[in-house]
Amino acid sequence: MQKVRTRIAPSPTGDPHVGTAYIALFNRCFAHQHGGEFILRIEDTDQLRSTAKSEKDILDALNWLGLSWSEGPDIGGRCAPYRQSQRSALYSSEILKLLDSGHAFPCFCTTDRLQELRTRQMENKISVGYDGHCLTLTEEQVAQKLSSGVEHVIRMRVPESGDCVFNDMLRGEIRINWQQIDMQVLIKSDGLPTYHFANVVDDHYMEISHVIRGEEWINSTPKHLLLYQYFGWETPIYCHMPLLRNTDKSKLSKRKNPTSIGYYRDMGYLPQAVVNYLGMMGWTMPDGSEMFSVEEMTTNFDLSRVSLGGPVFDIAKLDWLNGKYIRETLSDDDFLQQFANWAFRPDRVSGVIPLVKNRVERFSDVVPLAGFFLCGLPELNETSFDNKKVNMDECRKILQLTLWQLESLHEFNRTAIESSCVSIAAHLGIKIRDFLLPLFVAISGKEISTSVIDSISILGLDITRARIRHAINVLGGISNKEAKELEKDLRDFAQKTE
RNA sequence: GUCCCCUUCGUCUAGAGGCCUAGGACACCGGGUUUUCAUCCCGGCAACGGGGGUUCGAAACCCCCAGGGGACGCCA
Repeated sequence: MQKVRTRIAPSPTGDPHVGTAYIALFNRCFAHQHGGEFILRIEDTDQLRSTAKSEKDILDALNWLGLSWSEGPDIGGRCAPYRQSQRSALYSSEILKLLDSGHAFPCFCTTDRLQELRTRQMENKISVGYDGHCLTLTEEQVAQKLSSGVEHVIRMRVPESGDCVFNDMLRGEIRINWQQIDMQVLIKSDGLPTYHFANVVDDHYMEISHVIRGEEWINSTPKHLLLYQYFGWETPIYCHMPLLRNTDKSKLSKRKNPTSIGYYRDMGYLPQAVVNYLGMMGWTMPDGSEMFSVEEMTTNFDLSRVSLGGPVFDIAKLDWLNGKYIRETLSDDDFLQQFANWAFRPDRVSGVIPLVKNRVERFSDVVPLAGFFLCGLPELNETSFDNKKVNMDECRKILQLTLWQLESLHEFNRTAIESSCVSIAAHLGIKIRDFLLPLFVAISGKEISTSVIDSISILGLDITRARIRHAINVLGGISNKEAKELEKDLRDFAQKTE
């Protein structure tokens, strides 16, 4: 049997997600258990959304959890580079092979035409996909369009009938009719590959033997297998893991749950506990023990023992486990040191001190004033929000709109936060001072504290989101109907400010 | 709408035809320890989605139904 090589291939387009860590954990355990290698590849072919910061955050988060890799963009390796944006020459040469063999073809259709096509297909209740329009062009027409530089993409051909049958390590045989498979775009008009193309090319050249990924990929597996077949490459073995879920069973999302690994770090969870908890999602130790390290999990790992029901990510059980780790695995010295490292992170403290120094007369004033920087969720009840200036409905509205606005910021800093608040306040016709009242309470638990804008920028989006959401819940929550109205409001507002 | 995947206590799960009167853990409820609280200990509540088969025997195997989820982008 060939050497086992697995990978995690995150896209640096947002916060480091617990789902990424979850899949990384299982890939790593499987590879190491078989004496193989686990590698990290960055899939940054989406130029618009990929950022260097997100990449760094993802690497930091995986390292924090102890999910180290043996090859990756930060440490190199024999299949370097490990960042897709640095591999475009490879994709360009590989696509020529498919173009030459006729397995791929240029497509000149506009986004508008495709959108209209999709709408029509939905209305006619038939399966949605490209209609092959550009396959009807003659060679001359294609050559003419190409030479005159008409913007185009490259799509793959797909069999018109029959089934694609493949084997999933956990689910057995899966059969999907080719008619369900779209003529996937392989190269975008910006010349960069799509996920499907880059992923297959890289997995091949990086000698990935087992593709362990989320269930959401099952339906696109036929596209990937077809590419392997077109290239004449050996296919990896596929394993589709269940998806982590919200309490309502939908796919885990940040709207409903804290999904950023940074949140768990900032809330003071131990990385061992978080990764242990992820290991309990869909998997158990053979002896049923619930407290185990990545090493113990690796030793006892058996991918076929993964259960397929989508596990609900239940923070109550994580809390219990984390408490157990603190009580049972940390000496007093460990506790002191780790708590101090957590509480006095240099990047954070340097922001807090200037806010606090001018407002205290004794050191003993510091904790009452700024203790909220170290708290999880402040203790709140409805009366916390009582004041003469803004009523409870307005409070909820302010909090929700601010949260959405903060989530849409490209850079999470003081200036950006301030201008968000100022503009929403103006939009609502509320004086900025009154507007900030509910935010003060949501963030600090009090009406009087250090500047709320600075506090938000220091606490970061993960903790801010949790606190604002907590405050909204205390105020009775927001119904779907209200949320829709507010979203509309936000859109109108966004248009006005553009 | 089309296709795909899934289904054991509220939640995470054990379960590979008889060890199942379905086990463990979290949560919850009760009791004990503790000057309080927490920890810790003891106890309790609570599930095989429904219907058909196969079999001497089904939570487990097969079929149908229902429910849940996912995919259907020049995102990944």
